[in-house]
Formats: sequence, structure tokens, C-alpha cells
Amino acid sequence: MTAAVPTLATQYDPFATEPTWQAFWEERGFYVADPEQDGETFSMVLPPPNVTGRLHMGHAFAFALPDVVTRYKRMNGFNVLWVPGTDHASIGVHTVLEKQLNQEGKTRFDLGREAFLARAWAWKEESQSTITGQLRRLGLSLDWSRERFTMDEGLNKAVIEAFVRLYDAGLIYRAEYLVNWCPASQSAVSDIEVENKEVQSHLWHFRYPLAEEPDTYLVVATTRPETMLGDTAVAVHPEDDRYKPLIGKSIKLPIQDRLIPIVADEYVDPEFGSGCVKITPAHDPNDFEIGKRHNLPFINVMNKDGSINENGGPMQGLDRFDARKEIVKWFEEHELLERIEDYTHSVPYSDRGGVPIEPYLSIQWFCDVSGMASHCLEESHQQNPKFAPDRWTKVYEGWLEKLRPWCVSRQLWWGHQIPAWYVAGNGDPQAYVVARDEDEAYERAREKYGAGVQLERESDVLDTWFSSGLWPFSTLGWPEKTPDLERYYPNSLMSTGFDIIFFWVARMTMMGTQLTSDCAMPFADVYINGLVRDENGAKMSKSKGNGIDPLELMDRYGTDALRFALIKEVVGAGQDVRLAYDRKTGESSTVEASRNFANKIWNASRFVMLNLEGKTPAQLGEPAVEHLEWCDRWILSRFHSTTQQVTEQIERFGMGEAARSLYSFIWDEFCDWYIELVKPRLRSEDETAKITARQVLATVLEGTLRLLHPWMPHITEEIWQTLTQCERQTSISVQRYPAAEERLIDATSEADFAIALDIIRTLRNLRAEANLPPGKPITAILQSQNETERSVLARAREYICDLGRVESLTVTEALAEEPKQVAAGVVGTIQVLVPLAGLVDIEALRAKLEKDLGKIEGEITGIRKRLDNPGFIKKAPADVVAGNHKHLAELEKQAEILRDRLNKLS
RNA sequence: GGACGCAUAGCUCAGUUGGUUAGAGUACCACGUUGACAUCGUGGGGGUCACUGGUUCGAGUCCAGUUGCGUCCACCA
Repeated sequence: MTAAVPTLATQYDPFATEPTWQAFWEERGFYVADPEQDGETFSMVLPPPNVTGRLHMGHAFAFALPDVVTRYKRMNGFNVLWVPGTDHASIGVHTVLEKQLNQEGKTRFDLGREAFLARAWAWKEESQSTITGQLRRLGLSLDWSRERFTMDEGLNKAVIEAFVRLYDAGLIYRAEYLVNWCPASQSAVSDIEVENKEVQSHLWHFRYPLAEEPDTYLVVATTRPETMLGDTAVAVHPEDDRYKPLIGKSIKLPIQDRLIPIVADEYVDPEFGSGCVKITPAHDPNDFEIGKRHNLPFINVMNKDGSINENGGPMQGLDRFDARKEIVKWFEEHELLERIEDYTHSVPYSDRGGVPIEPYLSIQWFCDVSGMASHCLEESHQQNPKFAPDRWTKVYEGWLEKLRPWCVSRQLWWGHQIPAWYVAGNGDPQAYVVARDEDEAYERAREKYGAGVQLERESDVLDTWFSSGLWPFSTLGWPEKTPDLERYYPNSLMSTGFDIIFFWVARMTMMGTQLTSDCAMPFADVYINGLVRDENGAKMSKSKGNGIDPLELMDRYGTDALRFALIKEVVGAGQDVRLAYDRKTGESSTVEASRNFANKIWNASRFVMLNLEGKTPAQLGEPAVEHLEWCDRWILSRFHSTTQQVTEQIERFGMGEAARSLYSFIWDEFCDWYIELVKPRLRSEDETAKITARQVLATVLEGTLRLLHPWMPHITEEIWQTLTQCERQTSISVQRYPAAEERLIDATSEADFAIALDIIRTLRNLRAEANLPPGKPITAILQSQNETERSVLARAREYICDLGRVESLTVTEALAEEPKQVAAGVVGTIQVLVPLAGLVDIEALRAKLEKDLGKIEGEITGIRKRLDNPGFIKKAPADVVAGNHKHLAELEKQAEILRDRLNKLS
């Protein structure tokens, strides 16, 4: 909107303006970084959303916060880069596609790898464009020219390079291990992809007969009866007198008729249950350890889909849960079922697959992270990286301390295929080479296995977090030494959620310090945002179905309103926020309040522009100091105080506090007071006064828009473009951020001004209490024996008359004559009197005075008590004691005035 | 089982290093549409600061414990 005489509609319409500016910013490349440009570097990478669908409220929140920082830094002259992108989400997409296939009655194996991957890419295209559209809709100042995808060509190259380098450093190996197996996706998953759920189930107590004395048995308990098929021992505590004599003897395992030993192990808690534990080394992590300690056989009784395999004897072919029923039935029928106990315990579920995971013995690829982790731990003790809020450091370090080898292989198709080749026809699982491509693989293989070797590529793909771990540098061109990498790496800040400190932050710090040339941390600071809770304070989740769609709220209230609402609720750096929401109507009072705020800004700007006679702030110029009125100096002082606060707050990641400072400055001070105070001058005949008023309005509004821009980028751009009439030649987002000018901040004057405003409030209050119509002019008498107060009143005379609708104002040291019937109030030691003509409700006036007096007397009692306390006088700081004395004197004066008034009422 | 966060007005939340009898938004009540804005203005009512104890001249604020809510981690069959 750039008409010659700027005008604005009476209501702000975010839906027309927001997309316009989003397109403008991108087309004009305001956020495209140039590594050759000057300026201190500020770089970030966006945590890449998964291409599994669409963005949720957590994204809107987690991205709006760093956008404030990014825009703030950019306006402060930093050379800013913020890289956008998306994540291929290996198992996530895989699960989505398998569900689709399932509905078609097919499996991925029916389709084949190639066709499956074609589907995956098609899905990715669709989801990615949805997501990037939503990121644009949030108004994030991302550099879209550098958009990346974790499986694009460059990143694939980085992933291969990283894997090969880690392998060459001896940190990648293949081993048989008990992994978390997801029977739904038929793949290994990492520890953190497992979610423990409380489940009401049973504890089945089985009788295991001794081999030598079939009538004697030990009782073992289990929550997973089907695993008994793979039992290879029963363990008891070595000091348990009940069982000591049995150690070394054998059990005849029911159903399987296998002889298994009774072993002694410290792990067994003699107090729990019978004190005997069945040991299934191939299907339980603890049993796995015991199995290794006692050299027990590892019998895998399950197939990859969770059904019982050929080692399961008569149960072969049954699904694990059907087998469970059959086995319990078998024990019951053979009178070997001791009892069934109700039992609530937690069961590990596959995050993505949604089914209980199975500890499963298989050969997998592992990354030895112990060295990287301990290095990161040392760095962390030096606050590298530095977490905000710092309590997350403990969480991060706690994770690094107990890290186990990272299982990086997944038996999936969608993802980065592991760059390893097996020697064809060789049964040895360790006969393989790792290489960057097939040529290099053959080169390496020939060296190791001879000239005629034939190779087959590993079909497993890598854990998604392997590529995510490289994100801060892979997006900048690593392993090439690109100008971007040189300039923007390490990143300045990583802004993300606490839920992926383990998944992601730790992987990035480990991979970054291991792989990049100077072993630097990938980022200096980590800002951890809280989570958006639903209207009841619960975490939003798919399974609970309590999510709130950010798009719906943006459709209803606009992007700026949603952004501002979310950020305004944040306390400190990274407290959770709760979003008010009515599920029936789709309304959110929180976001609505911010929408109203946007409209307020809009209308205030509209008022200002209607009074500038088509001139821009630059054309009007700065106001001349000698022409400034008191209220002009006051609003300028408040503007610079606010600027100072906002700057300090944002530097500490206090985006919420800063938002609230801005809110109250704009609404309460600029709109409610300053605009009202300046109106008479705009209508006056005094040209100098009029011009000064315009200049101040224009200056403060223009500065305020820049100050607010990082929070509400669209509306500030819209108004600023109109205000400055810059014809889209530039953008507010690349203007200088306001700097606080301390010489314009005057705390004393602000305090005096507050007295004047209090007088106006008191007059309004008296008017309302006395039932005088708001429009009716009144007479007012302000009496004070204090000279300073009288001088404040003198300076504020016009403001008081104007906003208090006072047609006759008397400021006096002593009352000359007593008006008969008056409404009375007190500000400081100023007596505020409004004579009332005609009939008045004496009792109502008395009640009000008595109420005021009662409150003041209560306060007086409190202060007296304090001042009478010798301990207080002796120990409290002198200025506090003096302050109390001063306040007491003022209160007593007020009480005296009110008592006097009450006496005169009758 | 361990860790972290939270508890202040009907609701959502502020309350800076302890210092005058606790603030805002929203909801509610009354009044008001004179040229920025009814997505508004003015005024008003509304709180035993979860509970118990402690430190202190003084506690919403610091300490300990209790209860409730939220979140994360771990997990004994």
C-alpha cells in the first residue's frame, strides 16, 4: 500500500497482507546470505522438520522464537544466515508408507525396493512442499536459496564421507547384539525411538521341574511367557540359602524338554518373587548380560515379524502373542501354572511402529561413540556449547555419561544406504569393505580379498539421526571447503526443543567435533525452547489427539497474532507455554488478544498517518528539542527506556519479556496516553506545536515499528512501507534496529509525569463514582502544600484539563473557601476536589471516603508497627528506614485530608 | 525408582538481587459510540500468593519437608 496520501482501512486484514510480504521478502532476497559481506557472523540451521506430513504447534513455536533472534541480529548489522531444510525421517516415512500399503493389502516386499523408494520420493515431494509452504507462511526469515534435504545429493555425499571416515578411524563395526526390534517395521530401532508405556498385564508364575527330581520345582515369574521357549538357565542369588544346594543342578524346561542349568548371579534380587529368574539371553537385555557371564547358549526363538521360529518347537509359526496364550494354556493343563498375578509394568513400544518392541539378537552396524562422548563431556564442562536455560546442560551431560554403542543400521529401504560391500558367497559376516563408492569398494576389496572378488552392497540404511547429526556442517557444503563453511561454521546458535537434546543435539556435538577439521563444536549456544501445552496443560501428542493446528489459528487470527501470542507467553528462556483454546468454536483467547493488539497498532498508525498530511517521518524530520513539550519528552523517554529493556531482554533470550514490554509501551503508553495528549495540538492553530507533534508521532511510530518487527514481521512491514512511502525499494527487516539513547531517558521526569496521569485517573474515578456523565465538563480544585507537587500540576495543567474534561481548574496551596458538596480523592499529598452542583448522594460519598481512609489507615498501622520494631530500625538499611518514614508521613497527610473531608461532609 | 519444571484473581500468567497491604491480560459489572480503533474507551469488583515448618527486623520472593500437576530418564523377572 503505497498511495501518495497514505490511508489504511479501519481494520487490519492480515490475510491479504501477510502472503504479499512473504513473497516480497523471498523474491527480493533480503534473507539470502553473502559470505563476502561485512558484519559479524550470525548463523543458524533450522531443525529440519520431518517430511511425514505437516507442521504442528510445536514447530510454529520453536521456529518463531529463533526468527525473533535472527531478525534482531540482522537489523543490528550482523551477517546472518539461517538455513532451511527438511529431514527424510527414515522410519517415520517408512511407517506411513507401510500403512498405506497395508490398506491396499500389500507389503513392501510385494512392491520391491525400487518401487517402494519411488513411492517414498513421491511422498517426500508432497510433504516437503506442504512443509516449506508452512514455513514460509510463518514468516520466517530463512535463506531459501540454501534450502537442503537430508537425502539430497550433497548431503548423501556428506553422509557417505562421514561413515567412511568413522569406519577408517575404527569407530564403525558390525556385531551381534541384542537390539530393540520393531516387528511392525521389521527393523532395529535405537533406544531413544522406544517409548515406555504403563500397561496393565499379568505376572505369570511357572513351575520349572528339577531334572533329577521331577516332582520338585522352582517357581519363576515372567511378564512374557513366550520367551520361555528360549530359556537357557534359571538364576538364583549366590547367597540365597533356599537355593544354594541347587546351584549347578539342572531344570528340565517344560515344552522344550531341554536341560538347562541353575546358575548363581548377583543380579537376582532374592526378595523379589520366588527369588528365581528364568534366563532368556536372546530375548532380554539383562539375561543377555547374564548369558555372557555364564557362557549360556543364545537361542533366538523369533522371526523378524515377531512370530515364533523353528526353535520354538510346537509353537513354531504362532505370533508372539498367540504363543503367549498357548504357552499359558499348556502350563495350566500340565499343572505347572503356579498362579497369575495382576501386574502393572512398563512395556517398551516402538515409537513409530506402535507395537511392543522385542529385544532381538541380530547382526547390526554400530558406532563406538565413547571417545566422542567423553570429549563432548569435557567440552561441556567448559560450557561448550552453552545451554539456555542452563539446566539443560545437566540433561545433556547425563546422556553423554551413560551412552552405549549407537546402533546405526536400520533394515529399511528409505534412507542413506550404508556404504559397505560384502564379499559375495562368503558366509563370514565380517567379510566386507567400507568405501565411498563401488570403484573404491572393489579397490579396497581386491587388496584384502584378492583380484577375483565379487561384491554385494549392504542393503541396510542408516539411522536418520546419523545424517541429522551432520546437519550444521553438511548443509554448508562439508566435506568441501566451501566459502559458506568457512564463513558460517561453526554456527552461532542452535535453537531447538528439549525433547531432541538426546536424539539430535548430542549427535551433532559428537559428529561435529569428530569430523570437522578443527574439531570445533558445531554451535556456541544452544537455546532450548519449552513445549506448547494444550488448554489443559498437557503435552500435545498425536496419540492423545489433543493437538491444536497452527494453521487454523493463523487462518482465524493471522500469523503475526499467533507468533506474538506464543512468544508473549514465554517466561525467561524456555518455559513451557499453555495455549487457551476452545475446541468447540476453534477460538483461542490468547491469540485473539494478540490479534486485537495488531489491530490496535494498525489503528494507532492509521491515526498518526491521517495527521501527517502525507509526509513521511524523514520528510518531517526530527523534532527540534526546544519545541518539545513535556509529554513529547515523556514519550521519547519511554520509547528509549523500552528500547533499552527490549534489547537487554532479547540478549538473554527473554523474548517473552521483551514482547510484554513492547505490548505495554505501545498500548498503555503510546496509544492510551500519548496519542490522547497530543490530539489538541494537532487541531490547534499553532503551526510550530502542530509540526512538533507530528514529528514526535512520526518518529516514535517509525521507531516502534522497527522495535516490534522481529515479533510481528508482517504488520510492521505493511505499516512501515506505507509510513515511509518507500515504494518497496527496501524492507523494514533490513533497517537498523533502534538503539536506546540514554540522554533522552529521564527517570525523574517520568515519575513526575506519572503523578499527572494519576491526577487524571483520580478525576475520572471521582466522576464515575459521582455518576457524572463522561462528557460533562467539571470544575476541579487541586490543593497541595508541597511546592514540587504544585509545579508538576502547573506543568500538567493542560493535560489535566483536556483528558479530565475540566473546564475550570484551580491549583492552590490552601483552600480559600470550602465548597459545600465535593467528591474528593488524594494523590500523593495532593487533595483532588470536584465540587458537585445540585443533588448528590451524601452517603455514597461518605462510603467512598471511608473506604479510601480505611485502606490508608491499614497501611499506616503496618508501617508504624514496622518502625516501632527496634530490630527493624537497627538492622534494616538506612534508605529503607528513611523510605518508610517518608511514606508514613505521606500516608498520614492523606489520612488527614480524608478525615477532614469526612468531617465536612455533614 | 531418579531428575527437572510448575503451584499467585474465575481462567492464562507477571512479580527482577527478600523491603511500603501483590500486578497485567482475559472473563465479569457499570457507563460511553465528540473523526485512529467496539478487534475500542473510562471506571469498578475480585487474591489467606498450594500446605507445614524454618531463616530474618521483614518472606509471594530464601531453606527444608508435604501435597498436587506436568515433563523427561530408568526399570526387577
